[in-house]
Amino acid sequence: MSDAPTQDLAAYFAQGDALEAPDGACLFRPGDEGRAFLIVKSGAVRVEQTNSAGRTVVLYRVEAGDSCVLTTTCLLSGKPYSGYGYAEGAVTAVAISANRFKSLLASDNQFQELVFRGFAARVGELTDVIDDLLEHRTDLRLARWLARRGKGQLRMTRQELAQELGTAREVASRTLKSFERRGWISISRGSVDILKPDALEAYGNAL
Amino acid sequence: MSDAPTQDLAAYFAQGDALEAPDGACLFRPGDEGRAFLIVKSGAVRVEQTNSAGRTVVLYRVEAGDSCVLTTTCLLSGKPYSGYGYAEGAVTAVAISANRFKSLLASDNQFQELVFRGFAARVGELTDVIDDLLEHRTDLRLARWLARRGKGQLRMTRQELAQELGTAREVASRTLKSFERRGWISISRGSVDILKPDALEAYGNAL
DNA sequence: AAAAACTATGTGACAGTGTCACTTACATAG
DNA sequence: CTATGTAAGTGACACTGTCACATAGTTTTT
Repeated sequence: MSDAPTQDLAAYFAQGDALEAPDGACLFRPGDEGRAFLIVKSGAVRVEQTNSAGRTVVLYRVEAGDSCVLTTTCLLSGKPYSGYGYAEGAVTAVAISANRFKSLLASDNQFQELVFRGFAARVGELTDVIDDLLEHRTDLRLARWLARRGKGQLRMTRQELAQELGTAREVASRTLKSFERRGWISISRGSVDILKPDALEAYGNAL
Repeated sequence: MSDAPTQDLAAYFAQGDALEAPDGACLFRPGDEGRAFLIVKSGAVRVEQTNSAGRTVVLYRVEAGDSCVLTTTCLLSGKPYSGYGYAEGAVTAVAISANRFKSLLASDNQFQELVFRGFAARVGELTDVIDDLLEHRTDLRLARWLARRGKGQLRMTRQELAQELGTAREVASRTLKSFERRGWISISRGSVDILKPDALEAYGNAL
């Protein structure tokens, strides 16, 4: 994925309009039309899906150099977005209009490759989310999620953590508490300190 | 989707090798390498995902004229398949080798469009599955699923029905029973007869 | 045709999730 | 220092997913 030389991207940055968004800004929401193809230059975009009942799950993050499948899907199918996109950190991106997108896609093989690679990577992440949602043991899912972050402090609320996994705040709360009792993490208002990622990893993958 | 003239496809049928599979055959399984791009000519391919615990959900079906994202993703990323593909009905398909796929993609805009359209459609289906899995009320999900089929008899076991939704056989069993008590369906070994799709629809979308 | 061997279903118990309706703690703007 | 809003904890409870079997249709074998 990251073997895409960032220099190559520079050529496309010139093809579109610069776009900036502050931390936390909403870049798109369900119902919006996909108007432009987005390539992220800095910061990240957190893409979430919320179902009719209001339950939310994080699908993936679009980091610098990546593009967003949902956006591409919307451009290609003409359907509106089905999820939300929020800026994480100050985001700078390049927006390439639908028309230019289509002509680049038809003429530039390298651009095509860029788009496809992004597509393939995201589809993989979507199937990972499905895999994870099929597992109903939230404690195992949370343990694995925390283990993946590795040792260190996470500044996020229980609510945000719950949304990463597509579960409820109360459940995240209870589960974190049980992990703290075991000494694997230390929690306080608005933050979780991961102390023993290995223990969490082992717990998350236990039979 | 179906506005893709099937005549256009005929041109690509000549580019690859014919492939046939009987009803129920397994076309690919997790770990297999994506060796060729597949376009389905007749029959359908049911694509499923099974997580480590063995719980399975149907991701989507690839019908005549469609291609499979998982396959495309594998070809493009070089990673093995993450799901299963089974023939539903006698399947005939055309397999286009990875090399020819890449050269067609680079040279033929219409082929590109075909691939992209397939991609966009499947991604939409994947996000639908995620949407559905976020809803934990299995009775509502099952009601909606049945309502979508419309009136008529379905020849499938509880186990198969459960896998469509990514739930357990016992749960599907119980829930079907409760629908039968309400007179919405009639069940027997290996089949479900949908009597009142409207009632199921209403129940499935109730607050 | 009767027995054996499958395959599909039904059941009751139980742990664990998700939801509700509040309560309790922090944090910060006046 | 109080008010006001945001974050987190709680106990009760319905519902799912799982287990361990009990049953009941189907096919194969003798």
